[in-house]
Amino acid sequence: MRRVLIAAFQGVALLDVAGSAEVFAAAGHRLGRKGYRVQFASIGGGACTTSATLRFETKDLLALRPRAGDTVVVAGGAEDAVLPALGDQALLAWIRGAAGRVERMTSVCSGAFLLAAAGILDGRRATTHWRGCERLAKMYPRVQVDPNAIFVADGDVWTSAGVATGIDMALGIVEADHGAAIADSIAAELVLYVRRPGFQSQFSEALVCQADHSNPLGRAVAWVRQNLREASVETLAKEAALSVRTLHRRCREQLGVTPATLIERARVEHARTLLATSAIAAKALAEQCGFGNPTNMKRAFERQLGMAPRDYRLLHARAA
DNA sequence: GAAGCATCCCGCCACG
DNA sequence: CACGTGGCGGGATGCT
Repeated sequence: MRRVLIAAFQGVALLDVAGSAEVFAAAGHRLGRKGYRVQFASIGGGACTTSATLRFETKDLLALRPRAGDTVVVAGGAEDAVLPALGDQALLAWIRGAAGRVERMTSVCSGAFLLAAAGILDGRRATTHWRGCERLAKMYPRVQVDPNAIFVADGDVWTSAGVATGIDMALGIVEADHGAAIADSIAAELVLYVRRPGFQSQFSEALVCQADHSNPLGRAVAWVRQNLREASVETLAKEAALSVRTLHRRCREQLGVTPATLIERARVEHARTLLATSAIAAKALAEQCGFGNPTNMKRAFERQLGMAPRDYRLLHARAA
């Protein structure tokens, strides 16, 4: 039986801990002896109070010897909770020591900062909450931050984006250990809407955040969403009052995508909403989302979601 | 599916 | 000299 050690601290985000724990626990029930045993731990042990005020018991992390078959999940939380944890040398030392021994090290949300501080993300691809990606990249330049992924697996180190994506990552781990069929059945057991692959983007969240009107790029993003038909790299540059070259740079820095991708994602984003909530025909829908024609829309969907608009609608349309 | 055309991307470099 | 900017070129990608 594999062991899952969930490392927490005071003020940890409840869902960071609960989401992955629930998946591994469900897999444990399903698989029996070959499954997982979940243990919660923190420095010093005892009661841990979460962001949502729920308290839970933890073992003393320092008393737990990391072993070959273990998966360590380092949870995250809001800044005021993570900062003290970042300064906790005992915690960082434990993480560092565990990294060489266990089967895999993982983080949820801002837990990635703890992995990075312990040095185990150096030279690896990783992700964290969209709000923290830029900061993670600045604080730890040796980490290759992917601001778009929901979760990233680089060798035996897995990192996941936001709170709820810990669930997606845990399902990905179960899949790696036991196959897709088991992972799918657990997703069904937990009544998850869809099981999302790691490469699916946290882009819409980033878009919403960047629509901050004090930021020139934010205004441009807002403009794209209002003018899907006219949007192109050139018109966007004009709108943002930037040269094409600089627009390109700003987009990469602040959103992690190129301008053309930004526009395409905004189009797919809007199309998804329409597909799921309306019966508008493909031709008209493609037109009003700025794809021009259904063929281009299909191509964009295949690129971003790995499925055709038609399939997306079948999967997501609700009987109103 | 192929071919020609348009757009985009990004290293490079001159400029302020 | 360091730094941000933006034009250029041509290879890559996407569209018709």
